[in-house]
Amino acid sequence: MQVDALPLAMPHVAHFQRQGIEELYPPQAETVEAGICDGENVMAAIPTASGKTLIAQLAMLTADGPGLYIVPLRALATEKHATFSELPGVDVGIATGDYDSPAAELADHDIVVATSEKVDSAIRNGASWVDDIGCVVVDEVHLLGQADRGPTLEVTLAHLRRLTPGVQLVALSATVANADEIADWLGAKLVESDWRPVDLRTGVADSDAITYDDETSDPLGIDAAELPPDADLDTETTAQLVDDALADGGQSLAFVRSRREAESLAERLRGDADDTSDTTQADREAVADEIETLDGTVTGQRLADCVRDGVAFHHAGLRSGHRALVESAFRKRTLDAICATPTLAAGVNVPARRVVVRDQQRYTGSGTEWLPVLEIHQMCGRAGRPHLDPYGEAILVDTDDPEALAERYLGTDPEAVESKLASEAALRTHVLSIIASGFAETESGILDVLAATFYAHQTPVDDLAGIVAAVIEELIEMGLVVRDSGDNEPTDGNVLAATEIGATVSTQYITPETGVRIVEGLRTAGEMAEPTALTALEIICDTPDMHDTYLGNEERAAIYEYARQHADEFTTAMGDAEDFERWLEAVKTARILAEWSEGATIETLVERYRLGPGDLDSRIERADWLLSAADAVADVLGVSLPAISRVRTQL
DNA sequence: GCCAATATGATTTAGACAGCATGTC
DNA sequence: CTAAATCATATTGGC
Repeated sequence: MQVDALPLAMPHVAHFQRQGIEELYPPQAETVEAGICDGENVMAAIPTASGKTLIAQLAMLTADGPGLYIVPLRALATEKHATFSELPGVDVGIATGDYDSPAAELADHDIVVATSEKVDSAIRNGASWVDDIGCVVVDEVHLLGQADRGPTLEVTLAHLRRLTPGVQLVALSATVANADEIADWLGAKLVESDWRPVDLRTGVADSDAITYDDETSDPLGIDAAELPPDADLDTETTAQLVDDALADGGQSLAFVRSRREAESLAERLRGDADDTSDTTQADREAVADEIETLDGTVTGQRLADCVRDGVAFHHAGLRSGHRALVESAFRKRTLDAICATPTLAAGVNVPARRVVVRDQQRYTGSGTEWLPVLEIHQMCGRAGRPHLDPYGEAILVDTDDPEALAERYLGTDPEAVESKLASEAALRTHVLSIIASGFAETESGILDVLAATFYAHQTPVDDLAGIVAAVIEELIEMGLVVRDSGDNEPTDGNVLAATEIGATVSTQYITPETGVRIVEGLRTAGEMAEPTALTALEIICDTPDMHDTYLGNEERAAIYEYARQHADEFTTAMGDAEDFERWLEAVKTARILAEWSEGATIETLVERYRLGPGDLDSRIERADWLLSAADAVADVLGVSLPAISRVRTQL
């Protein structure tokens, strides 16, 4: 199927042709046959890099009304915003927590790219633009199965379909076992395909050889006797695989389990660096300089040093600026290899000739577990750059038992996507928001709303009745919801309403537990002689919405002492903390933020408290959000805590 | 008795979404 | 309750 045969405006056809797109890829053509240009709901479950973006564009450009493109990550929102903005005559907006384009009202744009939480939030707050949407594209729908964020996505989609009955839905997914079930839920035609624009060879390797799926093999020739005695065989094999690809003119991505190992593998690969052309070396120097300009942290310095030798590491402890520099340098072929934690597999588009997965297990809080097949496949899917590489290669390393590894991950179907909505934590949040935004006011009304979710499609929605009833009782007890009859009879005729606090919790997008913690904290603070910045920070750091900060054993004593010294500034007495260890972690986070607000530099804090620069950034960002939520709650309570706004301006 | 090799024990472990306000020159 | 790799310190062993 030719691009110029599509029902697109001439400038758009010309735009795609300029990009070298004349003929659609087979899966793309299938979505057209499924009616993607005619307003039909379509779900495409196809590999990474097989042209999902064009499918989305076809839908949004031909839809009757503005398009909404939902992504799971802010970095992806930025990336898609840039891509769509290249379309001639198309005005693209972006709506994420950290950035709203001016007038992020959908009505003012042809396309808005937003994160799922941002869309959920807009719906809760009654944004009017929702009614005008002509087409919703959901990227990475398989994330429906994530325990933490999946429920938000399915509830949001359920709301969207209810509020805008005729919208066209387009779902883009990785290959999963039950794509048909998701498509069915969305009333979409399913296009499923393994087709890729670049061939992908997959295989496993031990120190002797790579064994590909097609039963061919390539020798590696690592002589264990020649290695230094402390060398790790898996690591050496990985290094060899990267070096071989490089000798063949291809870039590599290497996936390992932890941040520390990503960094040490990068250091290891630096040693193999060979000479490059002067222009490439100049580019590397330029990128390294930029990295150093961003901050003077040890992590940044180490990264810059690696980049000078043509390798980089990549993980969530890096600041987003550093990550973006690494990604773009790799895309420009300035770098030979990136050693990464699994962040990179699900993030922005960073394809490479060869992908090496050294580690396939991950610590989960209760021992190590095998990574899901889906995740390994996403890493492998990064192999092969269309038009640049003749083929892609994905190699899993295990020097002990490569056959078992091949059996587990290669030629194996990914797991099915299962709804995680039936958890109390997820339902507390969403039941409250349904009540607060007036979508339902009785238990059965709530169940009606939830009947449109993926959970209800997989399981009779009545199965939720018990949990929903329990959750309503909890919300009442928490003071976020009331029954208007006043008697607390849980009969169905009773009308439910959010309290003023409950409504604030919902619009501020904090979890009910966080809301309650803030209310308690503010009440206690109100009785204190002199609440300080630390008081405000302790409140918001001791909530589930602030992420914990690892508290090492050695630090523990110091933080304990700090907590004792500042006991009169805290809203929790040391003996009263329900979970003392967690509370101490919260104190550590609060202390870091307090020092930050007093002018400590990122360089100092990162070394003093042993956290990544990116971790500090994310905590500051969260603190800003939670303090503003606390401000709003304080307003409702009628208490004033000037310390809140004071710290906020200093973050 | 000194230093190094080795054993034992302690420490550490992926990632990252969300608010928002009102008038102003 | 279920792990595994790395790092720090203690212990042993060779000379």
